[in-house]
Amino acid sequence: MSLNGIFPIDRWNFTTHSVLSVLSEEETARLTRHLTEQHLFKGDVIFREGTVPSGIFLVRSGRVKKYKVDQLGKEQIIYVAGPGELMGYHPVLSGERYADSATAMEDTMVSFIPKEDFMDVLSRSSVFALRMLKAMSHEFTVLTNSISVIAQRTGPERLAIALIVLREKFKYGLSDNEAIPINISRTDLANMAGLAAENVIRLLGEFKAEGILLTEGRKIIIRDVHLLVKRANYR
Amino acid sequence: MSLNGIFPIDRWNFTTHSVLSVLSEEETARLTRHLTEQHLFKGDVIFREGTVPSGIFLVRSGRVKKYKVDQLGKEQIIYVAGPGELMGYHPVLSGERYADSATAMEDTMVSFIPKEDFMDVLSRSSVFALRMLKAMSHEFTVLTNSISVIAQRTGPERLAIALIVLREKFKYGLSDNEAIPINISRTDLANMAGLAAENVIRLLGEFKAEGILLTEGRKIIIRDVHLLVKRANYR
DNA sequence: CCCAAAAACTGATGTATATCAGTTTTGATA
DNA sequence: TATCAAAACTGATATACATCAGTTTTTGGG
Repeated sequence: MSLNGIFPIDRWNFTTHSVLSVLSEEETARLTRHLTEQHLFKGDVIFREGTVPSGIFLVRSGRVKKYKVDQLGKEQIIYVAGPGELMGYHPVLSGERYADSATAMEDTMVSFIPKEDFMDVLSRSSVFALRMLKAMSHEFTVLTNSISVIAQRTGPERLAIALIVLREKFKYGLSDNEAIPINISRTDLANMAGLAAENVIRLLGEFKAEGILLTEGRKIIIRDVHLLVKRANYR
Repeated sequence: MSLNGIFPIDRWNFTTHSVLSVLSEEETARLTRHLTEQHLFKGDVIFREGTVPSGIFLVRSGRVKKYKVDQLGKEQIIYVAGPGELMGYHPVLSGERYADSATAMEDTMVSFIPKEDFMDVLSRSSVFALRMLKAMSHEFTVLTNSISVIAQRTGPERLAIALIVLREKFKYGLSDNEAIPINISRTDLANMAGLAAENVIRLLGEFKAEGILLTEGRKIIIRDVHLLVKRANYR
C-alpha cells in the first residue's frame, strides 16, 4: 500500500533530509563555517511570519510546526518538520519575508546557517542547486496534496490523514515494532486538521471506540493503521 | 495598498514569467532546440494527474487551470496560469508523476520543451537554476497563502479573493483604463473558491447589488476593486 | 436566425461542523 | 506529593454552506 502522492508524507530520498549529502567536504566546510546550534523549549518561536530571514535552519531533534495565523489569532498548521529537515530557506531564495511562522512543538535542537553561506555554496555547486530544486518540487507535491485534502475531505477524513502524517513524523529514532506515541495537544491537532478542538476530541473518542487508536493522557498511539487509512477514505 | 503576501497574486519579477530572460543566446538555443507549439481549444487537457511528464510547457496566450479531482469527480482548482507562465516542471525536477491536471479554460497557445533540453540547460547554467529556485520559492509563498485562505476564510471571502486573483490573470494584454472581463464558468469559479456553484451565483448577486461588479452574460466585470478587497476582509 | 443543450439562476430543505457554557482531568511546579 | 492552572472533555445550540428540485437564460452549432 503506497500512501505517497495521496497523503502528504515525505520519503527520505525526495526531501530536504538528504540535500546536504551531495556536498563535497570543501563545500560542507563552507556551508557550516558559521553554523550555530540552538536549543529550543516547547513553545519557542523560531521565526515569525512577515519578518526578514537571516539564514536557514536544520532540525536536529524534536518537532517544529509551521503555521499561519488568521485575524482572530487561530493557527492553521501547514507543515510539521522533524529531525533532518531543512526549514526557512524559501524566503532566503526568493528575497521575500517569511510567509509563515515556526514554533517548537517539543524540546528541539536546530542548526542555524547564515543566508550568505547558504547562497554561496548554492551558487558554487550546481549539483546542490539541482538537488534543492528536486526537494522543493517534491515539497510542492506535498503542499498541492494538502490543498486538496483541506478543500475536498470531510472533518473525520482530515483528522485521520493528520494522524497518519503525524505518526510518520514521530516515528524517528524508534525501532520498527515499537509503539509510536504522538505527542500533540488537541488544539494543535485541530489546527492541523482544520477543525474545532471540541470536535477533534469527539472524533478521537469515536476512533478509540472503533479500535483505531488509544490515548494515554495527551499522547495518542495508533493501534491499527489499516483501519485509520480506511477512515481517511483512501482507495 | 499592497495585496502581495496577503492574496496569492504573482508579481512579474518573482514568477516564472521572467526565468528565461537570464539565459544567454546559446543557452536559449539549446533550450528551444526541440520546442514545439500547440494550439489548444477550451476544455483540452494539457496533462493529467498521475501521468509521467515528458517535458515542460510555456503558456503563450490564454488561461490554463491546474486542479485536482476528488473521488466524486469534483475539481479543486489550485492555480490559474496565464501568458508567460511556465507549467509542469515540478514533476520533471522531482522525477515524480504529475500531482495535478491542467486544462485550457479558453483557446490557448503553449510551447512544449522536452525535459532533456530543460534539464540540460539547468545543469549548465547555475544562474538559471538559482532563478528557478527563486521562482519556485515565490510559488511556495503563493501556495502557502492559498492553504490559509481555503482553511481560514469564509465562503464570501474566498469568492472575493478568487475574483481578485482572476482579475489579475485576465488583465494581460489590456490597456490600464480598459474594463477587465473575467471569462469563467460559475462552476470553475465555485471550484476555485471551494463553494457550491449555486452559492457562487447567489453571492455574485449580492456583490452585484453592492456595486462591486456587474455581469454580462457569463462574463464578470469588477466595478470597484476597493469594495471587493473590503469584501475579502483585508485590513 | 432558430433551436436544443448547457449553463445560469431560484427557493426550500438538510447537515456537518462551529460555538457556547459548562465539568473533569492532567501534568507541571513548588 | 499537594496544588492549581491549563488542557481535555461533554452536551446543547447555532449556523454556514451543501444539496435537491426545479425554472429561466444563454450560447454556439446548423
